[in-house]
Amino acid sequence: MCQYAQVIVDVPTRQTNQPYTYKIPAAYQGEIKPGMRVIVPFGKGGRKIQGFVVGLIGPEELIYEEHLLKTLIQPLDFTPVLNQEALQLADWLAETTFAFKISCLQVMLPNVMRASYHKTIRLLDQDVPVEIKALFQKQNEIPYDDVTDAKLLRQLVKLRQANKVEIVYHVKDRAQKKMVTAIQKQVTNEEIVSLKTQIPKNAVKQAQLLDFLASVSQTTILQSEAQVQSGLTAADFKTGAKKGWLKQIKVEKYRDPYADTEFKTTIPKSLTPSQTTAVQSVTQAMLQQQAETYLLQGVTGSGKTEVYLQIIAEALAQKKTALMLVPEISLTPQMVQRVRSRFGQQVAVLHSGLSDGEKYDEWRRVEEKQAQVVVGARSAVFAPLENLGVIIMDEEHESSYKQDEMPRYHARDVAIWRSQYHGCPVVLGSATPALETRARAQKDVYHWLQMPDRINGQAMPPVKLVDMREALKEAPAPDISQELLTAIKQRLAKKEQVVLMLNRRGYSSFMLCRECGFVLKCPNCDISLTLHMDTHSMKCHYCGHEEAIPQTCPQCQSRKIKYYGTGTQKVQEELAKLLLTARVLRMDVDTTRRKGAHEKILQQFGNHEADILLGTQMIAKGLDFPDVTLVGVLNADTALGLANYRASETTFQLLTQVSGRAGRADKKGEVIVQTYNPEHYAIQWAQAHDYESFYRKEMQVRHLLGYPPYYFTIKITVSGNDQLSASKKIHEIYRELQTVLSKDALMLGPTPQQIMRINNRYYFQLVIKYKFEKNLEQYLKNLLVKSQTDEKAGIKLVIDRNPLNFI
DNA sequence: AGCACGCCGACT
DNA sequence: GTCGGCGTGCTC
Repeated sequence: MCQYAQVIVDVPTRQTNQPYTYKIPAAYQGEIKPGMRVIVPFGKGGRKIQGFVVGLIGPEELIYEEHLLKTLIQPLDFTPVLNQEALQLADWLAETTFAFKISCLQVMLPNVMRASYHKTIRLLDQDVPVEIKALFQKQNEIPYDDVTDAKLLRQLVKLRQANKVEIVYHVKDRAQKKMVTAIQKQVTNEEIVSLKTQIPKNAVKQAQLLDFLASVSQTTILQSEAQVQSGLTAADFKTGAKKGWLKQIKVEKYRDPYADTEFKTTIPKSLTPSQTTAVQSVTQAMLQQQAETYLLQGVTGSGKTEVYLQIIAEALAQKKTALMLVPEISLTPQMVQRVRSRFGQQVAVLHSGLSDGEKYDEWRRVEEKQAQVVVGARSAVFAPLENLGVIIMDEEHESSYKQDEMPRYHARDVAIWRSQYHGCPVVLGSATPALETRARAQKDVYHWLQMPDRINGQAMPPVKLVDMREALKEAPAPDISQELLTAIKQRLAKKEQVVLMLNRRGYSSFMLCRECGFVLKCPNCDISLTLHMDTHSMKCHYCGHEEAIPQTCPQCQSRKIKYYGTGTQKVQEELAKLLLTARVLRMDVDTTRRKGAHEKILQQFGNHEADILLGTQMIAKGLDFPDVTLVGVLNADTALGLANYRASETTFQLLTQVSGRAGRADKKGEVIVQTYNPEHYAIQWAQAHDYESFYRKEMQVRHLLGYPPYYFTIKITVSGNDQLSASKKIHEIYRELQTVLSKDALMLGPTPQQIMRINNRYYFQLVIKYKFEKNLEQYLKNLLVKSQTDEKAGIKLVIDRNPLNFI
């Protein structure tokens, strides 16, 4: 029967969110299946683009006249790259996150499977002007991008109409499997004996080769390995192939990012009673194929990782697969090693540090069922595991689980969707669960598993608050109180290590004129420039603008323009002055930009090559250094000042997490927190290590102010090249929403964003708070498709469901 | 992106 | 009355 393909196409600009129907060439009838990538012609120019087949229909289902349909050009895959689950998940993602279907399909695949497009110009007739001939030189086809001259481009357009040149579109699949040579023995050992008598006496290499072949028992061996083992060269094997002794074949090679790392195997540790309960509850659900969600709330050091590992082991024992999600930042070699050393080669690791090729290889190892366990960051939630036994999400409160570009999904929601598809449990682990997660556990939507005690029975380290309003008066340096300095000196004397954290979010050093109050700002964004001592320049963190450090104030010419505020570089200088001999390692976005720099710094610190590790938020996560006995937080509360409804929650989580870094082994730890808001409840309850009290207090606040989890929220952001058009658009949406929404819904705004201008774009936002709105979804879906027409006028619209921050 | 359609101003 | 300017809309 003749079939037609329903294809979601990857149109670079306009997205329709609706499939297009294509004829399937006779040669491919029956070959094309849903989930395959295909190349299709699109638009008047006959340009080729990539698309995904999402369904097949018969002639009776055509709603479009047959002769109007185009024919797809070719499939890009032999077998579907997206299975039925992925296709359904993509539909759900598009619906719930207000995203284009194509972006949902693409997000599930490694980057290299997104085709690259390029155009070439082909010369069809030699009768063209000299300058065009010069352009082509001797070739008759050149890349389109080589033509930059506008005059030549106009000429080419004319020539094209005269059929003297044509534009050829290319779709290139960037997914390249790496192939290597392997050899297969073609002769038996008996034959080798007789062959050896037949070869010339001086053919030493051939004799060696025959001896080697006699010694191998495997049917297939990599030639590179054979060369090492036999001491022969590639040429010798080629001779062998010519003589028919062996066959050379090409086999797929996976680029193993952990090839040189050795892993010691570890055995499961014995569990505490609360760990045992957790493991048993989850494995029971796994056995009965129940799609239940568990909140595993365990304090730092309560042994959550061991629980994860034993649950994964149980999944494997039940011949199922397991998916473990961790925040990107804690996907350190330490973490990977812990999983790898338990499950070895069955583990595939997916994170941003891998090259595109490596990611593709790991993805294929999963797809081809060579790996049963996947450990990875956010996007790994789409790993093509079949027969899932469990999904684990460590540090489930982390904001990096939410993608901040389309599709704006939260990995937690995807994990729960997949668990329902597979009938398997989800484990959400955290010491400081997101408020909505903890609230769902309260309402029995999730099962609540608690691990309140540390494994080694140690108490949480004492946390001391230093009121900087007072302490600043006699502080030895602007960012370091006397109390903290004394504590640091004590540790250094005992050869113990110190971790200092600078909470830098939304706060850094900028240039301020003490004479006239002038602040040096970015010319493109409404934000002050940040001082970078390493490059001796002023940089904008939003658009990358860079300029020289001013010597005099541009406004009043005073020389009293100085930096103000706190940065890790500045603190490092202060430390150097106060502690002449201390070795300080700095870790922030600037020192970790290079690939592998992050790991290197941690390794150096672990090897005691430094006494103090000074860094931003990134040092708070999942690090485990036994000799760290003091953790100092230099400024606990800058995040509280930000106008964001989750400020208290993130501050509490950060402080609790960083406190857990002190005294993990047998040595007693201490935490010192410098703050200007010592009486704030987030800081008070963090000091007391009391999540429950914080949770109750914060829930009250959210209830009072009508924030999540009491309300659903959707944030609409409009940005434009000029302030007026963006403002007009958001007000237009606001007026429309007034007619769409019921009386129970609330709207915040429209307001200009915190930083109204970024990279010369103006941002406005509008937040909708609601409990149930039957018309809202449909309105927003239409708005999304309609909004594309405004993009030509430079107006961009973003719809974000459950945004992680808004004013 | 690229091409057609369509509605206003300067021209044969 | 016609040519062509490019604003607008659509692509199976």
